[in-house]
Amino acid sequence: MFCEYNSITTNQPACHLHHDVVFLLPMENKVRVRFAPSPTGGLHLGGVRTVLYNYLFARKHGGDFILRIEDTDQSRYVPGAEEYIYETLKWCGLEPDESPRHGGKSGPYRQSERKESYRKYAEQLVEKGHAYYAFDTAEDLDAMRSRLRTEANPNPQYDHTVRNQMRNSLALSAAETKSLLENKTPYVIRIRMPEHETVTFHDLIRGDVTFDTSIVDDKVLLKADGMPTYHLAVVVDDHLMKITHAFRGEEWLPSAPVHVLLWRYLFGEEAMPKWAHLPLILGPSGKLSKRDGARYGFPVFAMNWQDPKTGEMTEGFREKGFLPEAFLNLLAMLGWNDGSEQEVFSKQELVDKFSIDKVHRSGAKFDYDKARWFNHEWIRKLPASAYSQQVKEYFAQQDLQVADNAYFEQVLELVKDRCTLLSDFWEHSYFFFRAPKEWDTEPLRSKWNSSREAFFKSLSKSLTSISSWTAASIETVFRQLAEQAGIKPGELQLPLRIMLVGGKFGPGVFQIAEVLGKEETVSRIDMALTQFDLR
RNA sequence: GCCGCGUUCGUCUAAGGGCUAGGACACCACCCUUUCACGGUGGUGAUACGGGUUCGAAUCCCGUACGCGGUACCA
Repeated sequence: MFCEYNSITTNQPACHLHHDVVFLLPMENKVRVRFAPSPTGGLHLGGVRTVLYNYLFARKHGGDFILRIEDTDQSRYVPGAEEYIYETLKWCGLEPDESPRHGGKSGPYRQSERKESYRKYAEQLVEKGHAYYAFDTAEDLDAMRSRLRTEANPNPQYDHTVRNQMRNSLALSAAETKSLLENKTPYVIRIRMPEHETVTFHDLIRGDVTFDTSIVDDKVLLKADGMPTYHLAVVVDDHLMKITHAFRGEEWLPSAPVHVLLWRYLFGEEAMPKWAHLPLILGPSGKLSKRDGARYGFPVFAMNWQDPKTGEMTEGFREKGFLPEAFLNLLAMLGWNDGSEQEVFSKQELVDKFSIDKVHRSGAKFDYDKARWFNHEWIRKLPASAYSQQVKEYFAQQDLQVADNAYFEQVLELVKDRCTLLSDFWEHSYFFFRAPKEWDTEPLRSKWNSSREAFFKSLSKSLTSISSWTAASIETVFRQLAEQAGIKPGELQLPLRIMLVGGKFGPGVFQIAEVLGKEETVSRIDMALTQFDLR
C-alpha cells in the first residue's frame, strides 16, 4: 500500500508518515482547500462538517482555507443565504482565509462574478472535440426522455446512444451549426463523454474508484444563460484558485469521472487536486434533511434560518442552546475518529489530531441524544463566563434582565452540571432571581407542627446574626439549632428547601442559601413562615 | 433499471490476520443524595449471509442480500 501523497512528495511506501510528509511540501504546493456552498438556504450539519474537515486539514498543514460561493443558478438565489453562511462560520470559529467578504488573491470568490472566465474553457473543449454545442429545447429533451423511457430504462440520459439524434453540433452539419450560432439560437455546451473508456482516480478516503465512461451522460458544462454548471465551474475554479485538496460530500462521487476528464482535457490530470468524498450524514431514513429535523424534533441547521419567501422558521443548533465547541466536537466525531477512545476534543486538539485517512467510508446516522451529551460535556468543561452572555438571552426571553454579572455567573457555575442545553439554565436556576410566591407544601403536610415552625423562627434570627456566610457555616448553625430543638436535621432540610426555592428541586440547600446571600435567605424564610398554608 | 459507494451492539465507533470483539450515547439495576439532577459501579446488547485463502479472519478475496447515493440547462 502506498501513501496518498506520494505523487507530490515521496515514493516511499510509508502511510504512517502522512502528516509529516505533507509538512514537507514545497511552497508552491502549499495546501489550499475550499468550501463551496450554494447559497440556497440554511447550512445543515453535513455542510458544516465539510467546512470543519476542510478547516482542520488546512490548519493542520499550514494551508489556506477558501470560501467560494457557487451561485451559478440564479433561479435558486435566496437572499440572506450568503450572510447566513458567514455568520455560521463565525459562530463556529471556522472563518476562511479568503472569501467574497475576506478578500484574497484568487478573487472574485462568487462564481456569478466570474461568469466571463468560464466560457473560454468550454469553447476550448469544443475546439478539441471534447465538447459540443447543443441546441435542444426543454421540449426536445422531454420528448427524447419520454420516447426512450421504459421500465428497464426509467431515466434515459443524453449520452452517446442518443446524441446523434439530437440537435447538436455533432449531429448537424457544420453549416447548420454555424447558422444556428449566427442566428443566436440558444444553446448549451455539453461534454462529449468518450465511449468505453475507463476512468480511475484515487480518492483519499475510498481508494481507487473506477467508472466506465459509456454509462455517464453528456453533462451540460455551459448553460444557455452563459453560466457554467457546477461541473465546469468546480474544475476551472479549483485550477484558478490553486486548490490542492478537494473535499466534498459523497453525493458527488458519481459525477467525479466528469471532473477527472475535464481536468485531463483542460489542465492535465497531474495538476488535479486530491479528491476526498466525505461520507454522508444520515437521518432516520437516508440523507439527513430539514424534514427529518421537523419530524423528529431536532435541529438540522447550524443556526435559525427563516425562509424569506415562506417566512418559515427552521430552528438551529445555536438557538436550541448548543455551544459552538460542542457543535464542532459532535460534527467531527460524525465520520472521523483518531483511533483512540477519546470523544471530547477541543478545536485545537482536532487540528492536531485530524487526518483525512482516518475519515470513515460509511455514512453516519445522526443521533440527537449523543449530540446533547456532547453539549452537556462542554457546558461542564467550560467556565460559565464562556457562555453567560448566551444564557442571558434565554433569561431575557423569560422577562428577566440580568443586572449583576458576578452573581449571575456564580449561579450558573453552581447549576451547570445539571444542564444539557444552554436553554436548560432557566429551569435550573430561575429561583435565584425570583423569590417563590407559591410553595409546594404537599410533602410537608403530615409533618409540619408548631415545634418546626418555632425552629424556623429561631433559624431566621440566628442566621441574621451569623458572622461568616458560607454553606458550611450556615449548615453548622442549622444543625446546632436542630439539635437544641430535638429534631433530626435531615427532616428540616426539605422544609428549608421549599421555603427558599418553592419546591423539591435545586442544588444543595446550604449552597443555595450561600449564593442567595444572608438578607435574601432570611427574607425568604420569613416570607414562607407567614404564607405557608398547611391545613 | 443502470452505475457507484457502503455494511461491527438500537446509535456513533475501536480492533489494519492472533487474547473472553473494547469504549461512548440510549436503556435497565444498584450506589451516592432526606429535593431534583449530575455523578459512580455493574448489566443487556454487534462483526449481514454464503463460500474461499490461512495454523488462525470482524480484518484479505469472490458471490449474495440489504442500505445509501447518483442518474437535471440543481448544486
